[in-house]
Formats: sequence, C-alpha cells, structure tokens
Amino acid sequence: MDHTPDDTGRTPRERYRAQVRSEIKTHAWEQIATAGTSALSLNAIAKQMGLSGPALYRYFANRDELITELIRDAYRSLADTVRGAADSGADLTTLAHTLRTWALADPQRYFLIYGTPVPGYHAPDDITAISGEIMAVLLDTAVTLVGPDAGSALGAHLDGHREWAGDHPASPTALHKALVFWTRLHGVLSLELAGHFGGMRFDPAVLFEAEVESLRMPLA
Amino acid sequence: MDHTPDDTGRTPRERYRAQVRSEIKTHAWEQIATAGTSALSLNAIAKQMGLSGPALYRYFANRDELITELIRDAYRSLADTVRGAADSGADLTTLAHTLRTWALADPQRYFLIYGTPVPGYHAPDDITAISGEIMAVLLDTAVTLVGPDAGSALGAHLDGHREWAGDHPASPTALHKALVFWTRLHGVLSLELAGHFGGMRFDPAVLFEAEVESLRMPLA
DNA sequence: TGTACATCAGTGAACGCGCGTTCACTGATGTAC
DNA sequence: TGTACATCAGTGAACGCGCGTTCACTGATGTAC
Repeated sequence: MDHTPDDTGRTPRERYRAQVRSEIKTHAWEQIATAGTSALSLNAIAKQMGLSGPALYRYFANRDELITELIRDAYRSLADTVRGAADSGADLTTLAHTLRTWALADPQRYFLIYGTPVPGYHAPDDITAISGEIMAVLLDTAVTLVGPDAGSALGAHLDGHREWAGDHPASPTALHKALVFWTRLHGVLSLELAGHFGGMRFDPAVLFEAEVESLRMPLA
Repeated sequence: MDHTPDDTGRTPRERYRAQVRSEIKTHAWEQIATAGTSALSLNAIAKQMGLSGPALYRYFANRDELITELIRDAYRSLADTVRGAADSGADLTTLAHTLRTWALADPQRYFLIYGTPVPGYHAPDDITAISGEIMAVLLDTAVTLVGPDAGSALGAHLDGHREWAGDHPASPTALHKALVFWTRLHGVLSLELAGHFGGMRFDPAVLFEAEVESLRMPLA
C-alpha cells in the first residue's frame, strides 16, 4: 500500500486522527446540548464511542483542551457564517437573520460563546482574534448602512478609542451602529434562547424583527 | 429561660436555623463567584463553615434545593430592587442605572438569572411569578414614558398577546417599550459582565447610557 | 424550681459513584531497506 | 516482494479524589408538669 500523502496533503493516519477527533467533538456537543457544559465528561464520551476512557488522551491532552477546542470551533463557525453572508452581499437585515438562524440551530453553542462566563477562564489569543473577525464583519455592514446621521456621544467616544475596531475605517456613527447591532440582537436572542419569553405568548421573531429595524433609524 | 416566640414571632431555635441557612447561602455565593455554579459543593461549604458534610442536610434537603433557593433569592433581590426604585419615583434612566448597579454588584447573581440555561431545568412557579413582578415594574415605568408615538408592528403584536403583561393596562407602545427596555439593557449588560468588551478600550458605561437614551426615542 | 422527656443540631463512618488521569502493555499499521 | 523495525491507537488496571447522600449515634437545648 502507498501511504504517501493524498491530495489533501494528509496521510491516512492523519485523516483517521482528524476523523476521530471530530467524532469526539460531535459527542461532546451532544452532551453539552443534553446536560450542559459542566456535565461534559471524557469518560462518558469514550463510552458512547465504544472506547475506553484513556483512549481519548491520544486525541486531546485533557478535558480543558477539548472544551477550549469546542469554544474555538463555535467562534470559527460563527465568524465563517457571518463572513460568508456578508461576502454574498447580505445587508443588515439578512445578516441579522443569518445570525439568528445560526443561534437557533444550536443554542448551547451560542451560549458557549456568549453565556455565563466561567470565573478565571481566559480564552487563548487565537480565539479572541476570531472575535475581531466577527466585529470586522459587523463594521463592514454598518458602514453600508450609515446615512446622514447626526453624530452621537457614543460615536464620538468610540472614535476616541478605535483600537477595538482594528484599523477599520468606519465613521463614528458606523462604530456606534456596529456595536449596537451586536448588543441589541444579543439581548433579544439570548433571552429567547434561554427561554425567558417562555410563558409569554408573543412571537420572538416579531421582537427580533423590530430590533433589527431599529438599527435603521438614526441614532440619538 | 423563656423560649416563647420573640417579637418577630420566631423562637430562638427558629432564628438560629434561619441564621445558619443564610450563612450556608453566603458561602454558596462565594463559591459561585469564585468558580462558577457548577463548582458549588455542599461538602465544600460545610468544610468552610467548620461543619461536617451531613450537617447541611438539616437545612437543605439536597444540593438542588439549595441552588433553587439561590435562584429564588436572586430573583427576589432584583424584583425588590427595581420595585423599590420605582416606588421612590425613579424614571426610566434612574431605573436603568439601578439595574446596572445591581448587576455589577454581583455578576454571577445576574447570570444565575439571565445566564446560560441548564437544559431540562424548569424553575418552580413561585420563581416565574417573581419574573412577573419585575415585568410589572418595567411596564409601570414604560407607561410614564410614552409620548405621542406612532404605533409599531411589534406593539400591535404584543397587544394581541397581552397575557404576559398580567392585567396591566399598558398601551401597545408601552408594551413595546417595556420589552425593549429589558432586551436592550440586558444585551449591553450581559456582554459587559461576561467580559466581551474586555480588550476594547471604550467605557461600557457610555454604551449603556446611549442605549438607555435610545429608549426615549420614538419607535419604528 | 426541679425533674423527666422530647426535640433537634451536629458527628463520624460508610455507601457507591464517576471523574480525570497515569502507566505498562498489546497488536495493528506504516516505513525502510 | 519480504523482512526487520518503528510508530502509534487502544486496552485494562490502577491511582486518588471529591462528590451527594444515608444512617445510627451523642449531646445540647427546649418543653411539660
């Protein structure tokens, strides 16, 4: 048999490793969706896969590394999703719906990013870098949106602390809109996903829609 | 010694019990603040208090009951805080700042209410009732705020599903404003508390302020 | 006020459990010549 | 193509740990007469 790398540049063994790794992650997501992140257990995953517990240590150094990887994947997925939408010419409304669809598809994935923080946990730099990518997409979309708005106090403040925008050439108003796009939609989405609209009988989609439209209005 | 009830109507033993219960809860909050809710352990609390593990079972039937009690206390505290502010004549801005102060005082308490939900957990009815109290305060404040706004699509939709407002006689616009008060401020607050503005150098208070002011503008 | 009894807080031993993780190993797969 | 060796996936036993929870108990506190 020929075990030279295939056209993806990976040997069979590498491909096998990658596949098992991803299978582990799939089972990890299932556990998180079923019982929450704190219930994630390497032994339980191994059992589900018909492996012994220690086998997983061939693929992840320890439990923390697995969780960090899941967080990374969640960020990556979100960043790719919004970037993909923006590159396909999505306007603000379409982008917002893309975000909502992504969140509803897997609430626990959303909460792994935007849910309760674990005291003392700090994400590695490459993950915070992905946050920056997401912000960049929001800024791109915000600049296409800005009309002849009057400047806002927040816009001016943000303009005075532009570091977070990378070197994005967004106007103060666009900075303001991008940030508020994020916070308003997160406000609605996270309450919806957490079930806080449960007893109430209205349709969360209508609320979401209203908040999306609010972003088209001039600021303060 | 006289062991008849004192003027609060409780015997010394009852007062002692109540005090130990509250001491247990205090230590529980410390643990949650330090290492997150999933790290909450009855044995660890007992150790901190210089008691044996089983002693705590005199005060709480089990771990779940303790956690539920903490959640109840968190809701109660929030409801009392906003109700107190409103009764002291707080307007929308003051109420918003009261909320922010309450949240910043103990982020983990905030997240116990509004953070990542535990799949499968359903709060008992008396707790969801407290949600209603909070909503009532928001509605009270919203009605004082409403000007000659044009009706919104969301307002009309909410008016068609008024059950969640109890029998509060708020106008459609007021319903809309109350709900958006909640979601917008939660959006900003939860991202701030979770540290998502960490790397960015702007002042979250300015963003919060801007969102509070946004509530004074006419809706869509 | 004093004594007999009931209540109840707290203890220490013990339970079974599942966890993360290590280690020395077997056996299959891949590599070099 | 065949053989010798190296790599590496996975196993099973074992570790120590802390967890929630039960149980039978002791001793202090409160109650009734």
